[in-house]
Amino acid sequence: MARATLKDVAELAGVSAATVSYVLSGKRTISEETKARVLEAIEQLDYVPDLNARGLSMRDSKLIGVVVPQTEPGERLMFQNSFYSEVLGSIEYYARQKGYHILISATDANESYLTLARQRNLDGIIVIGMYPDEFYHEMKKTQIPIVLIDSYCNDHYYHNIRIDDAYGSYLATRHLLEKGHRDIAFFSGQMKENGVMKKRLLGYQQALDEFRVEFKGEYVFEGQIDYQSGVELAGKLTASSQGITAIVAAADILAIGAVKGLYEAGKTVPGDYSIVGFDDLEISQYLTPGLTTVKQQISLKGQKAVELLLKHIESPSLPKQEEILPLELVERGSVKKIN
Amino acid sequence: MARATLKDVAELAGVSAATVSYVLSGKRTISEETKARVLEAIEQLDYVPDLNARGLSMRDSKLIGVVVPQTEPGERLMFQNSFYSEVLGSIEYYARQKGYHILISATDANESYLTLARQRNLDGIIVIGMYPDEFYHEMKKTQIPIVLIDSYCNDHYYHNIRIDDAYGSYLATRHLLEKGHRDIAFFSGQMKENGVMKKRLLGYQQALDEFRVEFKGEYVFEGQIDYQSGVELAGKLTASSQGITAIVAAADILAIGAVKGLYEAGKTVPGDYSIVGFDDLEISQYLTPGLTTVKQQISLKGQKAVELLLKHIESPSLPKQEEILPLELVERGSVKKIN
DNA sequence: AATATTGGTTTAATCGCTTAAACATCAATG
DNA sequence: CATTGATGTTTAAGCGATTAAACCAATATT
Repeated sequence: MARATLKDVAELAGVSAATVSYVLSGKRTISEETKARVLEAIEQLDYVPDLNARGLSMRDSKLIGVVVPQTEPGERLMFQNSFYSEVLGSIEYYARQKGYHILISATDANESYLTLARQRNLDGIIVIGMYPDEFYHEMKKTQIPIVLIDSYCNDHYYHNIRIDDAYGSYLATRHLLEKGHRDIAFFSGQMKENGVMKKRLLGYQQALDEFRVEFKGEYVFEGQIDYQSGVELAGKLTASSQGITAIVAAADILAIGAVKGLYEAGKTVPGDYSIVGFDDLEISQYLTPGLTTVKQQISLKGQKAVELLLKHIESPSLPKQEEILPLELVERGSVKKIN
Repeated sequence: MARATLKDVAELAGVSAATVSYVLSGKRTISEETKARVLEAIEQLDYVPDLNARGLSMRDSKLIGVVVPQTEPGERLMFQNSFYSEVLGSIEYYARQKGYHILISATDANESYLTLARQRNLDGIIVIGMYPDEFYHEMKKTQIPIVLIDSYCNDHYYHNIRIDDAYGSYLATRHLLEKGHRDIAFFSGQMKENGVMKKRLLGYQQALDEFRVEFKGEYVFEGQIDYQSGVELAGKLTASSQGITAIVAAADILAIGAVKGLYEAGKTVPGDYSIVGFDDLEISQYLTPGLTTVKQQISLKGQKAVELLLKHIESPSLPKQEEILPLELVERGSVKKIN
């Protein structure tokens, strides 16, 4: 026995298919009597409307696409990074509340995601992370409402949900300065023009400025945003030994690697080096000592993105919005006060 | 200018819609000449077929549902657990290679996932984790091909992808025994009938048996599978101080919490206690010391699940399959040899 | 009394695609 | 030379919904 269709329900209730549809959508007045009969039939047949068919006729899909970066072609590192998972979870949750489902795709080839968007008639897309310019160009063509998370793309076609990255590392750096540190290294991922890392460096510099501490180029260590890179940068730092007493890491995962690297070089945290991270990954609280870090409300990002996207879907003329979410410093055990 | 449809292509190429469809599907022979003209038109209009419409008529969806457990209603913890993210990533990847997209839903109310499955005409479902009996009963009704990952549900309707949990903890325990430990505690999550935790306890007992070490009920510490629980169980253990020298944790996250708990009680790993985990989370290698643990190939689980599911979709008469994936012990720094 | 309005329901077209069946051509067959 | 067979293409009927427009009673209006 195959799934019941609208027609089956109509037959059983002794009405036309249209009537059933109207009962379900409430777009026309239906007598209480027939309404009851239809609902009864729906119940009996355990009828569930086919969203595909509905979409075909309504020209929508109740489907939201989510694009996450694919670090390496063939690899799916982003899924291992709890940051992405947490945003995803949040998006899924809030979208579902509103009757939307999410279609995740981690594609490196932009083209392929574009195709997906059209094949599936996506009602909207949430793009997490930063991509090459070309990507934004292509995506724009789809005419699908799009919300960017954590992107500094300033094309006014897109809505934006971000944090103030510069302010975040400003907070981290200021915290160390207040604890008496003056020789503070900055660990970062690859600096791209207009990228997140660059912004975070900026905040670091601003804090130094404020405390009238000279910015030194050799205090900046650039690597990748991963654990191994943190280990390596820490190795470089201890080797160069310039009297540095603290580190601002532009990402928790870098900080975590750095702790290990320092440990390998016989140094301890916060004994020899104080360190502040950025992101507040779930792991960070589990370390010993706990990592002092800049916390962002990751799941709030997902929630806001969904809200904004749905608002746009409902009123397509919505002007570009940009929402900057709050940050806060979480003190744990990785920072020590010095004289 | 809206998206081009089959009809548009047909018009431009001067043929009927059916012809275009046949060119695309290759289900009828079409002369090279018209084929060329159609392809040219497709190119020009940048035509992409609408999968919804296609699905409506073909009675499929090229959509695979993935069910992940929702720890608490309203919470979405599973997404924060890197185990799930890694499996998800892998499923998405392999499904996409075969032209399928994945629809993730983390619902606690089984009913709601069932509805989703029917609304969207899912071609198949992959269920990760263990659920109440009732859930499997309901799911079966959908008649949709289903592959279970990490479930001991033995209803022969379902395919299964698992590891040998008992063997895993056997490996962990044997390793400690070989290193000279005889008083080994077992930290576990909640033991449910026929659940994963119970199986892991079994392996622990088997290893003890093999080494003719008496099993002691008071060496078993039961809690939840989360960090906090690990901390607490470690607290209990140190308080009871029964000469225990090692711990087998039935999950890495428990082990990680335990390390913290021991540290808080003034004990070190592996100095005072040796510890072996289970899962090999990404975090586990980043700890200091690294966690010795039982590694499973998480992404292989996703891959196998997709392969099996698609095989079933293609030949619906496929008898129930069960695949047990390999495990291996990864030695890091959390175990010390004793006399 | 004739007409307009309203509430409730059905008819039929449509969304974009697939596919069985019908239909042309043209070459090969008996 | 009529017939059969390939080959290539079109016609038209779905798939499961929505919805504008038509329809029918019954009631309200003038």
